[in-house]
Amino acid sequence: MTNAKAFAALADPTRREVFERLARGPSAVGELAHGLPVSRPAVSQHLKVLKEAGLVTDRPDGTRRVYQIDPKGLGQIRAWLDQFWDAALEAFKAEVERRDESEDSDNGKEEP
Amino acid sequence: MTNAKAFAALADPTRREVFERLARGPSAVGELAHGLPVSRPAVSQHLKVLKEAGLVTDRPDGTRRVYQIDPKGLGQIRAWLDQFWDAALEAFKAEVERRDESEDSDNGKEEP
DNA sequence: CTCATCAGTTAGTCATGACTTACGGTAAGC
DNA sequence: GCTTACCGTAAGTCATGACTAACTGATGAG
Repeated sequence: MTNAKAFAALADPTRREVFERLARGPSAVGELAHGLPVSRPAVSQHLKVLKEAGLVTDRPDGTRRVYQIDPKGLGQIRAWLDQFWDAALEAFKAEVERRDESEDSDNGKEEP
Repeated sequence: MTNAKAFAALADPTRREVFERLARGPSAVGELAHGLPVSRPAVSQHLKVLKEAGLVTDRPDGTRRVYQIDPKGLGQIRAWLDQFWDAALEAFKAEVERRDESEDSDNGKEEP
């Protein structure tokens, strides 16, 4: 699936940090590298991964290159999560009820 | 923060597969391993990671151990994404408008 | 044209983690 | 009691990827 790249991209702490900074506004590579504990080429490589995951877009500006968040990749992850959200809540509720029944036969009563 | 473990956990394809299967209903370790291209201990290790990430819970059932989805970790990721969702859409809209203005001033001609 | 600045790419190193095999531990059945 | 089934853990191997240093490429100013 396409969300594989997005999850793999956001799994790295440095990449999440870059992503969070871009969420506060568009920025160039040098700006991002300044303030991060890694070199500029490292940031450039991270941005490449984020771009291929559909999480950011880039636009040339003279010799600089401005990056910003792309809602596309973000939306894919949200859709994937929402797919399980309802099922997860339902299963969890069923489990709680099952435990209540188990304690019912095991103990005797639960609180009103 | 805490969502770091959840993202790292869902970054692995095998772990996502396990998670998706658990979304279709609770299951034991052996059941999950049967049908996956990895060994049973591998599934056990994956479940440990998912559990530490707050994505699944386990409950003993005789000699078996039944796992199911825990909404907690899922909710953390959703909250983290929603934090950037509005900002991302707004920034993206602003960028589109900026490009429109730029193309407006320069006629719409492209290179051959 | 020349120089300086900004960014992407390559080569190479090093740590992390995904996997298998082998082992130990516990609950149910004979 | 012994045996079987199921699961977690330890040790060890191997691939992936995050990083730096050095190089190449493109744009702007003088």
